[in-house]
Amino acid sequence: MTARAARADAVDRRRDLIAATVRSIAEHGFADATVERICAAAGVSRGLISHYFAGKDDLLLATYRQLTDELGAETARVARARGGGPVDKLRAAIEASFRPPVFDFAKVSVWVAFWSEARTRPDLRALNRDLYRGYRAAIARLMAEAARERGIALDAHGAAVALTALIDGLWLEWSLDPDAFSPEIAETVCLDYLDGLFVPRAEDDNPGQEDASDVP
Amino acid sequence: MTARAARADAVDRRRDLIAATVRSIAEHGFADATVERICAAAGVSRGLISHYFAGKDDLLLATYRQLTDELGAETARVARARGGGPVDKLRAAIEASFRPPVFDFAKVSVWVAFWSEARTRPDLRALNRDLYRGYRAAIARLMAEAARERGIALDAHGAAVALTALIDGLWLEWSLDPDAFSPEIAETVCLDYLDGLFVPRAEDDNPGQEDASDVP
DNA sequence: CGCCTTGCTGGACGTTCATTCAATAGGCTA
DNA sequence: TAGCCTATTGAATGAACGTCCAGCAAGGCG
Repeated sequence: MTARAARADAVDRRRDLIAATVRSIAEHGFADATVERICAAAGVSRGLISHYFAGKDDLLLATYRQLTDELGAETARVARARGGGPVDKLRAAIEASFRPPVFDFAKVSVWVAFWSEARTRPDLRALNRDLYRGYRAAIARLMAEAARERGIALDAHGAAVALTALIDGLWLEWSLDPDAFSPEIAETVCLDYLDGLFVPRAEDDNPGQEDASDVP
Repeated sequence: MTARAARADAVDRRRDLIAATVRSIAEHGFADATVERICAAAGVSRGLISHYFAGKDDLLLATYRQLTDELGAETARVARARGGGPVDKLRAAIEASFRPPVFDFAKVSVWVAFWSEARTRPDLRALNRDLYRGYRAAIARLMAEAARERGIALDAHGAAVALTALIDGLWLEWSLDPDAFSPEIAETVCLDYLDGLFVPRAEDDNPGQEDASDVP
């Protein structure tokens, strides 16, 4: 009946299975991304998963790890390529969050699915916590540096929390209703928030926030 | 062995089962919130679910509907009680989002779980879409009104998208790592964002955004 | 050319889950 | 108090899933 899948290199096959996992979760949801469906999407049979992963959980963990690695690498790459000051780097990070290859409907959908799953699965939870603490710390460092440059009082930690949450919230809501707003609006909204932090105010120089350490 | 559950009124028993569903999802996650666990948390036996709901899916839908109803009713109540201008109402909505009874660890966790589930379940998806479109439209109306009062140019739709996403993103990240930031910081960050929209700028009165209709 | 390592297959197995339904018991009415 | 109504129970049922493993075939090496 079905053609037997051609032999493949171990690293290629792993990548195929991870990509198939992303597609399956995005299309059918986390619970209905069964081993059967994932392997069918990868064009191989059910049993092959045991040859490349310890089990389904291991495949899911590897999938999440690839997403986090890709996000981290891409934002670091873009920020480094941009050069310029801290605000330029922050703008680059925002733009990377709403453009390919990071911003992709299937990938964003999988992020949402993993967020939900990470609430109760300890391994995903730990992975997610480390990722976000590092991400927020990096953002906060840039925020503090930018505020120092411009002589503006700013709660760098709070601003980092807000920017991260804003990006994630936009990902979340866009994945649930892509017609509600465009990726361009999402990006603009984040850039405007960033600008608003560093534009001097007319009446008051100190908007009631204090400087804080940038690492929790 | 186990004591037989006392007879209860239909509306009470339904409420108990919904509350038990919230607790079970918050503690064990969506996938592991089985009928067995939910009914045990409610203090009744497995079979009883069929007497009050068409099935597990119906119970889950009812649970989500109660969350949305409670959120809508509470924000409307608080905004009405506050009185004042549109900015005061917006501040009230923000405060309600990070204080009891809406802001509760179990409830926020269930929101996250349902977001993920709503991506692929049509009934939840439609419910969620309607809720958010209405919520964003209401926020956008208040934003537009506030901007008109103060003679400030503002993309009301974009600001509503941003505020909604900011709140949801903070809920999401707080549920995944409650130690990363406090609810007070979350609330402050949202209020600061709101203030930033309406504080006149020093250099430029028009930050490059256009007025837009408040309903998509 | 033929063996042999290894990627690959899919039926079988055990587990878990939602649902069903006949039996049971609590409480209200007559 | 007797009897009926119905909320409640829990064993039975069947479906779906992840994992296992014995066998198959493709490509490389001798």
